[in-house]
Amino acid sequence: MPRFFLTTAIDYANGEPHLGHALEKVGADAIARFHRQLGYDVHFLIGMDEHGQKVAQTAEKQGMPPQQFVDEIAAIFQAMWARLGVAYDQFIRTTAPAHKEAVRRLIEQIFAADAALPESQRNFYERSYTGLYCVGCESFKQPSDIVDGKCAVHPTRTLEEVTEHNWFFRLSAYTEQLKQLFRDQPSFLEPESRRNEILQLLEQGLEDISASRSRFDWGVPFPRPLSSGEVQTTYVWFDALPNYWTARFFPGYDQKAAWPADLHVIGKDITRFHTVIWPAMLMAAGEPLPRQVWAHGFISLGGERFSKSAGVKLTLDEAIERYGVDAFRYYLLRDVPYDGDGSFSWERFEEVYNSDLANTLGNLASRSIAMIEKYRAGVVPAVAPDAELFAAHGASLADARAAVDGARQHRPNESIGAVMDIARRTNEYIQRTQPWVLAKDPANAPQLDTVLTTLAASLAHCAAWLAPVMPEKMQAMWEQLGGAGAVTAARLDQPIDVSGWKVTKGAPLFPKPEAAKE
RNA sequence: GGCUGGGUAGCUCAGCUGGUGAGAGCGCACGACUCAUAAUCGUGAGGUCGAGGGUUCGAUCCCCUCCCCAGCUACCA
Repeated sequence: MPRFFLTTAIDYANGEPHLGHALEKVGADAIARFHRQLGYDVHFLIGMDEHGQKVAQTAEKQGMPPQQFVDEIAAIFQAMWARLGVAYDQFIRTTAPAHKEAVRRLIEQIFAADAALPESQRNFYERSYTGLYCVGCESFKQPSDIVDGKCAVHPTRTLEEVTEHNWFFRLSAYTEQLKQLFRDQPSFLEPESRRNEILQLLEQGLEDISASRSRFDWGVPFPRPLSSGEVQTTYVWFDALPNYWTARFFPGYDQKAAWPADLHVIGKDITRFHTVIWPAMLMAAGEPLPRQVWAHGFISLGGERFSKSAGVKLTLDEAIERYGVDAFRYYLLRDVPYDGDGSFSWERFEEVYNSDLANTLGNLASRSIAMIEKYRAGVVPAVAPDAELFAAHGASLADARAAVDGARQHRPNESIGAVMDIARRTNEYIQRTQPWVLAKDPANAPQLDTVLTTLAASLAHCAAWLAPVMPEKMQAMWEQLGGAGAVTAARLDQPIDVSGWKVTKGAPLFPKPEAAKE
C-alpha cells in the first residue's frame, strides 16, 4: 500500500484557534481523507509550536508556568480539531521530550557534517549580530519595521543598538543548491505564484540566519555552548521546522512518520521558511527533502457584516453551530480556493448551504430514496445503472480525483465542484426520464429499474466522494441508501455496486433551518 | 520603489500554445413538471472580455503605455 505522509504547520501556542487555523486543518484533513479512500496508507501530522519568547510572556501575564499554559492551549486546539472532525494520526508538541531530544540530534548531525569542512564553510558558526532592539517588543527590528527611527509598534520608545553573540547557520551557502532544487523539481513548491516569490528571493541571494538566541530560555537549549561557554536557546527555525522530521522519534511512530514527508501543507505567509530555510537545514544534515510544499491562501472576514466598526466577530463555535460541522467544512472547502484567498460571510454560507447542500444534493437524496421506496419497496433493483449517465459521471470523478491526489495540485474546491456536477446531472436525469410516469405502466418496469438503480448509484458515489469533506453527513446519507459499514471505507478508485441495497428514508440531511432565517 | 500575479455577465470565477457563435455556478425573470427539503427541470437576460495604442487577414488570449487590485520585498511566528 503506498504511503502518504502529510503535515500541516504547527500552530503557535499563543492564542485560540480561529477561522484561519480551521481552513488549513480542514483542508489538509480533506486531502488526508481523500488519500485514505484512494488506498494510501496515510500519516497525517499536526501539532503545536510551544516555545519562544511570546509564549513565555503570555504565560507570565496569565500568571502561570509556560508548560502549564501551553498544556491548556494544546488541549483547546485538540478539542477544536476533534469538533471539526480533523482526523490527524499524530499530534506533535515541541515541548515534548522526544521532540527536544530529536532537535538536538538534528543539530548535532549538522555539526558532525561540519567537522569535515574547513572552518570558513561550516554550517554553524559564531557571530555577533548588531541590531536595533525595541524594548517594547522585546525583539530586534528590521528596517521595514522602523518608522522615523522608532519602532512602528512602540513609537514612543527609543530603539537601542544591541549586540548579541549567537550561533548562526550559513544559509547563504545554499543559494545555488536551492536554485537547483527549483530547477530540477519545480513542483517542490505549489502553487506557482508562491514559487515565483521564492525564486525572486533566491535571485536576491540569501543571508545567514540565527540558530540560537540569548534573550529567552523557553525552548530547547542549543546543544553546544558558544566559545565563551554560554549556552543559548535554539532559535525558532531549528526548533519548530524540524517537527516534521522529529515526529518519527516519538515512541511508536518510527515507521508511521518515516521521513521524508510527502506533503507539507502550510499558509502562504510561512512559505519561505518551508522552502528555503527548511530544505537548507535538511541539506546540511544530509537528510532527504520533503516531496512537496503546498502553500494555501487565507480566509478573511471581509464582508460588511463582519466589519470591525460594526463590532461583529466570528468564533469557530458560531460558525459550526449555525449549520453544523459538516456544512461548515463544506463551505470552507467549497467556497475558498485552496490556492488563494477567500472571505467568510454568512450570506455566502447561506447561499452555498441552500443551493448546494439542501437543494441540489439533499433534495436529490430525498426524492431518489422516496421513489425507490414507493416504486420498489425500498430495494434497489439489481440491474446496471445507465451507461451513458455513468460515462459522464466517470469523467466528473476523474476530475474530482485529479484535484485532490496531487495530479492537479491540491484543490478540494475543484474536487467538490466536480462531484456536485454529478448531483446536478442526476437531477436533470430524473427530469428527463420521469420515473413517476414510468411507474404508471408495468410495461415500463425494466426502464424504471434502470432509472432507480442509477439514482442510488449516483448518490452512493456522491456520498463516497464527499465523505472526505463531510464525514458525518455522508455517513448518514450512505446509511439511508443502505450502504454497509463506513462510507469512509468506500474506495474511490472502484465503482460502487448498489444492487439490492435497502434504502430508508430518514430525516432530511440538510434541512433548511427556519429559525436561522432572519 | 522593485518583483510577481491579476482586472471577463449582478456575484464568484473558467477560458491551453490567437481564428466561424465569449462560457459555468449562484442570483434574477418567465415557463414546465410533481418523485422530492415551495425542492427540481427548461428558457432568457444580451457582459465595449480595465483604458488607449500597435502587430496580424483576424486578438479576451501577442507587444507597448496607462489606470486599478492583490501578494512578496526574510529572524513575532
